[in-house]
Amino acid sequence: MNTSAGYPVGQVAAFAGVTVRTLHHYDEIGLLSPSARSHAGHRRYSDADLDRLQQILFYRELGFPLEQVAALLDDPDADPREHLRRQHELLTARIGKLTEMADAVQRAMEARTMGINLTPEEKFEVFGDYDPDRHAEETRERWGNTDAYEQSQRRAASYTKEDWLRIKAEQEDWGARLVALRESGAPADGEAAMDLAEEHRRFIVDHYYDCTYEIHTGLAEMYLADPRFNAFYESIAPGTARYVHDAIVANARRAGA
Amino acid sequence: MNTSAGYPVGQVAAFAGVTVRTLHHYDEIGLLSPSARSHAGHRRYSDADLDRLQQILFYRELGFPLEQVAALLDDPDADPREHLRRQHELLTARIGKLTEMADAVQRAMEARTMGINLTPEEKFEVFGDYDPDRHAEETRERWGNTDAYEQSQRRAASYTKEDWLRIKAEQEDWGARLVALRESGAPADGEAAMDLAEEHRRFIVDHYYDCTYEIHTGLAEMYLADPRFNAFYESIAPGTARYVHDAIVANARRAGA
DNA sequence: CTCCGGCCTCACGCCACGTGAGGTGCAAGT
DNA sequence: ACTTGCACCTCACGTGGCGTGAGGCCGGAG
Repeated sequence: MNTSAGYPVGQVAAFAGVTVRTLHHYDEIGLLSPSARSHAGHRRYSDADLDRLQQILFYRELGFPLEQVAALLDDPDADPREHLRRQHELLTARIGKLTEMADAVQRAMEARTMGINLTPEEKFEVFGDYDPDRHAEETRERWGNTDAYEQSQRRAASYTKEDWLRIKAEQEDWGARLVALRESGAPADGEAAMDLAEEHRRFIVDHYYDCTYEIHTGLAEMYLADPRFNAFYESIAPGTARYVHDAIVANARRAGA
Repeated sequence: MNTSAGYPVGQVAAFAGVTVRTLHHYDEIGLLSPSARSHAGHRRYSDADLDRLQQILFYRELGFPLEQVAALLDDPDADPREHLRRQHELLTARIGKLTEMADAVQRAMEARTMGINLTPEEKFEVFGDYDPDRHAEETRERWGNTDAYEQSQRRAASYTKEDWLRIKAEQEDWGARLVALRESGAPADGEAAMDLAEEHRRFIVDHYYDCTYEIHTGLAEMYLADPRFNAFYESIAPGTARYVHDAIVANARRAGA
């Protein structure tokens, strides 16, 4: 009765979202050899083969070279739960990294809006793929005392454009109104301050990216925590960073409720 | 004074966390040609070059082929905010995909703990890289009526191992105690039910992965929403899925407060 | 009986680099 | 003055993970 045992290669490819060639390749290198062949020499994949393929594609997606994938899957003292556990860890780690990158992009965007120049190291903070301590120390040690390094350390990055200046003007106008409001004695969680915070958010949305209230409060935290941004606001007038922070938080709360 | 203009290739490589060869390659293919050369023919990268490199690595990290990266970066009517906006979108999209994968792994782990067999399509739900509708329909249309497909549709996946059976026994013991508790009339948010929920969580932690309270409540939701898991619990006794859900939620609340 | 769709096996091509091999320029130590 | 050493240079071939035909086999439908 059960004349057909196992799935043919095309079907497996369709299931897994890969090409037939890929399956051939995995067979060639011995990573996934179908457990049987039909009379005509056609590959027949069993359910167990499909499971293995699923694992393979998973590790591949996370950037493992196929050779290592084979080593992982053929490890005799690694049972299914070992793999699931590891996969879960890898995924959360990966998500964490991407979230960090997203945060770094946020900071980069903010740096641009405010005209803060980043040092070369800061520019690549996004990619935390090297050991941070060792790298930072070593780099400073190796390059920290050369002329090129010292002299270009805080050089202007020359983002000079046309509408860039227009945006900056807008930004400064907002800053001026902020200072005026604060000097008038208006509270940070008052109507006017919240409106100004909302205007700030809209400003970002219009010119840069889709800044949600959640992201906006994240930025507010950064204005307090990150020395660069903190210094920027404090340079306007002492206490401004805190004031802006509170206004943004209040505004987000208003929008959320 | 300023005799040294620009960073040498080794320094740039160290900053960016790439090899010198990579920078040479980008120069060869015209993706990133340093804006100057020293007297001795050495590459000198300007700050603007570093910015471009940062962008390149960003898009590369997200899987773009270098040719497309060049196209994106050289696009004349794409200003900085365009890129930042796009990068932000790409990142959040990617994070979303990974989160989905993590969820799918959760389900796979749960399926294993309960001995539910997945159909071939279900096994690859993790990788949402094909158009779901078109794919699902088309696959069924093309393969749905072949013998191989029908007959192996719900075949046992033969996970038969030794300690796998032991775990299953543990699991069944837990199930029995759950049913007994519920029949005794104990409330789902009572002490005993919560203890049983906690035991369930510990069980997962010990045998599978680090299941936090947050994840655990996520699983509880799934027990209600996903037909497969729902059916599993309901097959024990009607209302069990809900009972388990409530117990887990109550337990998480207890732990959280 | 032919046609067609899916399968097969070579075998070469491609991208994004890795990895030497062999040579240059400069600065520091002997 | 001379070697040592380091960072840089330019070929140029190798590698991983497939893509992309070329040419042929096989079983069912028209």
